[in-house]
Amino acid sequence: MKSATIYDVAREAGVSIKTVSRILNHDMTVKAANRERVLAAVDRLNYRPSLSARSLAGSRSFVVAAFVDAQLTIDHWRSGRATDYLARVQLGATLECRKAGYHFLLELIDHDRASLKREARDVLSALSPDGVLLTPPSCDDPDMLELLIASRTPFVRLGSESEVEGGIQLTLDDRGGAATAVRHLVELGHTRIACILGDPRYGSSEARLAGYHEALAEAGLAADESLVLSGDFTFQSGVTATERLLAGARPPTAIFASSDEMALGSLSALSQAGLRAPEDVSVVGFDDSAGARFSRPQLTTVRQPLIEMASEAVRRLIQKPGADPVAAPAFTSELIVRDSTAPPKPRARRAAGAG
Amino acid sequence: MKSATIYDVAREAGVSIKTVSRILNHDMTVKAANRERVLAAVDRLNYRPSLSARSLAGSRSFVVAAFVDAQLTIDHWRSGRATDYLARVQLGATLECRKAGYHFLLELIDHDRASLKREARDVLSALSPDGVLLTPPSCDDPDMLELLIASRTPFVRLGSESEVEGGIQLTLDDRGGAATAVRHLVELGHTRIACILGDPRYGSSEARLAGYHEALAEAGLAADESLVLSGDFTFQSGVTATERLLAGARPPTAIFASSDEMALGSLSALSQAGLRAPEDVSVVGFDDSAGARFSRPQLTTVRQPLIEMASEAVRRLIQKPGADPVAAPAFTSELIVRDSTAPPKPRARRAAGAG
DNA sequence: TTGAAAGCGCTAACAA
DNA sequence: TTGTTAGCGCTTTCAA
Repeated sequence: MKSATIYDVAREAGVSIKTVSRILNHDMTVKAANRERVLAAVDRLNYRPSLSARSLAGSRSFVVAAFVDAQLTIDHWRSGRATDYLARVQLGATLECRKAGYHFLLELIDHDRASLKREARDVLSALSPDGVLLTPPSCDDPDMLELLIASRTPFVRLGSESEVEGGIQLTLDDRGGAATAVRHLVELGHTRIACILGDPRYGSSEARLAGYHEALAEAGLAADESLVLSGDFTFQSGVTATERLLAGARPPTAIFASSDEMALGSLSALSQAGLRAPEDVSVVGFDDSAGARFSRPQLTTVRQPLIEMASEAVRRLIQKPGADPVAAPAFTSELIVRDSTAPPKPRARRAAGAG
Repeated sequence: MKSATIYDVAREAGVSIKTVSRILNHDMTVKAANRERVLAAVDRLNYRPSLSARSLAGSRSFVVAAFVDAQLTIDHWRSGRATDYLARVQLGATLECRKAGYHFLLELIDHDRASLKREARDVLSALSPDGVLLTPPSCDDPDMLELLIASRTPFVRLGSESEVEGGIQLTLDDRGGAATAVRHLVELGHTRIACILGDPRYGSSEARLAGYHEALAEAGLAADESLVLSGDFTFQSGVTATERLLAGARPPTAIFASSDEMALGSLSALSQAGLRAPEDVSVVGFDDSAGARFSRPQLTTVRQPLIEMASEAVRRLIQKPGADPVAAPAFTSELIVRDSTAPPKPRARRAAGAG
């Protein structure tokens, strides 16, 4: 049972293939009567145009690809670390593609300097996707951007606000989200608030630090650089930074971690040290990953509207060049208050004897 | 900068396009000297054959698709419930495809009777994938199987051991895994072991129940049907079943839940009732989802080698028809012992005062 | 071992 | 408003 072709439909409807093609492409210059008959024939034959044929003959491939860091993605998938960043991007992108008759493809690209360009180029020329979705850290890779621009492939960068020519930018509100998180701690009454930084290779790390400083400044709190520690988004780096913090002369009463994983690390280090969250130290994360809902205490964290942003990204990518460019809706981060934050104790004592 | 075509390469290498084509397709009947020159030209021009052209002209599309239940997948992705079943399948399939120059596509198919056939057929005729990967519950859907067989698309069913003509079957060891889990409880000394069933629409539910009975029989323990409760894989159903169990005349000292989510529900209901796991009641789950590692206590559970099975599935799908069919490697489930299981208390008392 | 020519199923000018 | 005719970049007979 071979699939029907456009010729079969044309014959069945008694029109030329061009008329069928017009209807498939929503060309409005077709008589209603013919449209009906073609649509009926399409239905009767279960006809669907072949993607490869359309792609080969025409200027669109009906494919949108996301280029993601291979090593990172493999690690995440394999470790089951409950970070659902990618799942949410996939969801938004897939649904939007489906709506428009497009297909969404997740392409793993090795991000070492030797491979990236080759692999990205391979995908580009093999698939000629109509658009590419870039997430951190790919979205800041100069090689990647150069390649995309050279091949004239539309792309959307889903990332922090670094300026880059070419491509569409959908800005994750990292700075704002971090500021909201820290503001929350300030409002609870904390004055000694630490910050654990993310991987410096990600633009978001810097942006989140900026948000931290912004909220502190707003509250008139002096920035204490001994409370700002480096990290790399991983659980272990959260543990290490927190241990360092606790060993200091005047430990903080609250910690803002630039990722949920690090926040979970903080929680673990705290508990290891005999301290309780939020009674002794409040902790805020960032991402609202699944892990944040499974931890004890459940993590107060910042959620970015990734699903919606990925939808919007795809929408931009596949809109007809003629369409009027709608302004990007404002995507704002949302603070999810759970159980890991509370007012500081009247006089912060460091003790194991809580409870 | 348009991509090079096969003509460009042929010209650059001073041969016909057919020779280039032969080399791309690993046809061995090409003189070494020509091969070298063509390969060099390919390199110089960064040539990659167009997928659409190959697919249109030839008999392969270089695409493998997985057909998954749309509603289920969307729910999982959106809820961030930390079930990484799909991520692991995706990982195995994607990596294997990448190795072979194929592309892996996740297709969401609505599984209500009205849509399934239409949507699946649409994907099939639009993409003509070289193979389709089926997971539960799609892998047992007669409409789906009929369609795949009619369209002569090779497919692999990644599921329980129900017999179906056509297609390749890669069996998840649900029965064996469940038996191992229950055996573990038996070895710890439990004799009153409850079982919470999965969604009856899934073949795996029945298989896991069979494993439960098998282990009980082995140990010479009488099956007490009041200890077997229905469920549907969800957290809430785990809660409900456990409450029912605790309200019974002689509650169990151990619970085998057919999914981690239900096991997590059990844990929650137990704690709600003032009981502790594993001191008062042991709990075993199934799946080794991310949530199992984040719960407190961490869940003892059964892990299926999904990544490896998905790899193997793709390997089968894309192997040349001529290739000798290698026997399926034996995929066995693995018991991951964590903190939610322990020997029963000498004399099981039901009390809230533990601690 | 290689090449020439036909055609896969569509879209895109250009006519009518 | 519709149809005709070329290709798109490959694979596939069939010859050479």
